[in-house]
Amino acid sequence: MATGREIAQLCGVSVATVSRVFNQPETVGAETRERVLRVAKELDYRPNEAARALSTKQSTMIGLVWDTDHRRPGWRHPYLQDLLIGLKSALSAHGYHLLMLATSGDAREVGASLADPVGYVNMTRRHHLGGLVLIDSGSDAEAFGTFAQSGVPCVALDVAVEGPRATYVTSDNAGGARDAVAHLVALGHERIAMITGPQDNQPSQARVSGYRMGLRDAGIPQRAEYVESGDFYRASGTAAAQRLLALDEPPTAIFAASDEMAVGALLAARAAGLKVPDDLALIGFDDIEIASVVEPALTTVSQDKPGFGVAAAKAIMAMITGAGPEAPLVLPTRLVVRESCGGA
Amino acid sequence: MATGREIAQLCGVSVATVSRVFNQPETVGAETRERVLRVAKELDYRPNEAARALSTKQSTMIGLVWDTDHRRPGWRHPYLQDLLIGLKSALSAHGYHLLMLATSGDAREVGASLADPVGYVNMTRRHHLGGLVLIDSGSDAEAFGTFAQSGVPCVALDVAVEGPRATYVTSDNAGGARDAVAHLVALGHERIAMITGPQDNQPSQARVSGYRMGLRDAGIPQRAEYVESGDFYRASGTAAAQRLLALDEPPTAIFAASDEMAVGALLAARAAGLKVPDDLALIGFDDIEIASVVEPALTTVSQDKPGFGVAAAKAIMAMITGAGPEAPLVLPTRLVVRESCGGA
DNA sequence: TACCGTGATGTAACCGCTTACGGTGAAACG
DNA sequence: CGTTTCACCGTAAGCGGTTACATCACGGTA
Repeated sequence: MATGREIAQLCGVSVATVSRVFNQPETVGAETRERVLRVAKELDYRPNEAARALSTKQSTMIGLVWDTDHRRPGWRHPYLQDLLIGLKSALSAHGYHLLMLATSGDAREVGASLADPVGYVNMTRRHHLGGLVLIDSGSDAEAFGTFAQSGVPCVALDVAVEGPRATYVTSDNAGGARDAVAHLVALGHERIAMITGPQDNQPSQARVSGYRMGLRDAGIPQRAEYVESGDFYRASGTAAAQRLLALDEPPTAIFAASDEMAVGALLAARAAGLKVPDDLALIGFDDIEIASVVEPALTTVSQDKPGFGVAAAKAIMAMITGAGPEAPLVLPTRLVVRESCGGA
Repeated sequence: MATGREIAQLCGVSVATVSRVFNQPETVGAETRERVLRVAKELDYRPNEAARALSTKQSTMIGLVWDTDHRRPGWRHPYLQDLLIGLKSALSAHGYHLLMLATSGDAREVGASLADPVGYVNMTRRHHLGGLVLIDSGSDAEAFGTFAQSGVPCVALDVAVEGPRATYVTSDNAGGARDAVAHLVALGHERIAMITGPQDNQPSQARVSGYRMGLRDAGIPQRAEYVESGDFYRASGTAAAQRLLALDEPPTAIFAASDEMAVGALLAARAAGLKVPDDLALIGFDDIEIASVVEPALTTVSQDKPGFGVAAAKAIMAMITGAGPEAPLVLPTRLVVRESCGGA
């Protein structure tokens, strides 16, 4: 590995000049600049990031905090891949890398999931990270609060946080849910039930309130027995649907807070001998891959998956370059009409 | 941020001693060691990783090379999330982090996918990465070769590479395919067709040879017209299945090299008015989530998804700690029998 | 001609940690 | 009692950059 010093010697200049060529080119004479650049290329020079970080007290990395929630072992983020794609590409444009933080070595105790937010914050300092991106793994609101308050720039996904240099990005969950209900209403439904996600999950809460708004918009009275709670998993969707279908006056349409649960509900309906969408309309949320494969294909509320990553990257970069915390970003959702509600 | 120097002063020792307390504890007197440790804790001391890396010429990060293939824009890795979970946890156990490398800033030209393997290698040197993990994004065999030859420790996933310090991990694709065929044979099928993945994709190639082995095992003659090629996408599965079903003597069973294509084939069968599994048996590969949701649920060859990550981490760590390249790792597969082949 | 501002470059301190090497004192040895 | 051994610890030289400050040459100005 060629070092700046070597280049300096070959060019007959000082290391300071070499450094300036790369960081403040305009302060260097055109001729020497070219010379340095040429030699650097010949030697395939690459600045040592560790040295640079040590000196400048900042790196070109931002940390990714993503733990699988030990309380929901089987849980998978519905669109992690797309999110990462967006995040990575947006970050790359600024020359930044994504560091997937390991929980501090000694935190591999039982249920270490986000057990030690402080550990991550320390990692941030140790590595001079520019900031943190927090991926929601179900219900980490409390833990995320610690991050947000720590003072390091951070942006959370799908969890509302606030702090001196923190913000978050989320979908317009309420709006999406409202649209879903409106769609159902437009198709003539009045007995519309909902299967919620975990109580402490913010997107789920927003979807519930969107559901209520939708009913209110249509002047449909709300019924407590039409709101069943699930946990985003498929099985809970099945169970909730069974309870709903067993009501004296069962709903004619069900809006599930996740596609997984909608699929679960679909199974329940099928088991109950009901035809979807004829006997029961079904609508989900997320637009995961499965949604387009089940029979009938699921009408659902689609989120801008790579958009999450891109928005997060932008927010982080903005904070790094000095700006204060941005206002929370709310991504638009889009209703994808397929077959599970009929009315094509 | 407290520094080693501060601790040294407070303890009345030299910085060297402080450093030794953390790196070679046994060379420090018990009493001073305790003292240093105590003060370090009080000050919430965290060693500066940049300084450490600069000095030792090695970091505790390993790079992740994962590009979305521009030739297959919609392509998604079938189980990236599980893979990352395994990778991250296994790496964490060694105190290592995963750095998702951005393509070198200027490589965001059109089709920058893995366009510049050298760029990644340079990143490796700039950051003193311990090694690289290469995730196959469809067919990067050539590019991966460059990495493997570069001398940095690297382990590829699902792509065979060889180099001074390179190895790879993959599933027993041939074995899994063979099992799938055997399963079909056991159910009485003789006219067994296959839908392959891309020609240049190694796992696909192995699955094809496994398919052939399976037929040979059963003494069933191979028919060229029974091998249709796809690209792992669903649509190609549909198309291939249509061609197969249009044959004078159509197959009674189809083995697809991916679940996506199997689902595609399922759609084709459905469109053709064929009942699965009664009129046509279907079997896939990967065991992605969709497999268990389609109707009928897909019998498929399951891979040890987190196992990939764990194996990769182990291989990397082994190479970092001096050992030469490990022998390629082949993970066992498991046939998951569901409904698409009947014979429950 | 003396003076000054300015652009280009060099000097050197510093970032925080690791480690080869050397020094010290006490215990062990002859 | 002199000498060796060894455990323990300090000294100081890096690692490879960045950057405040000093220097110097030069053209413009009074």
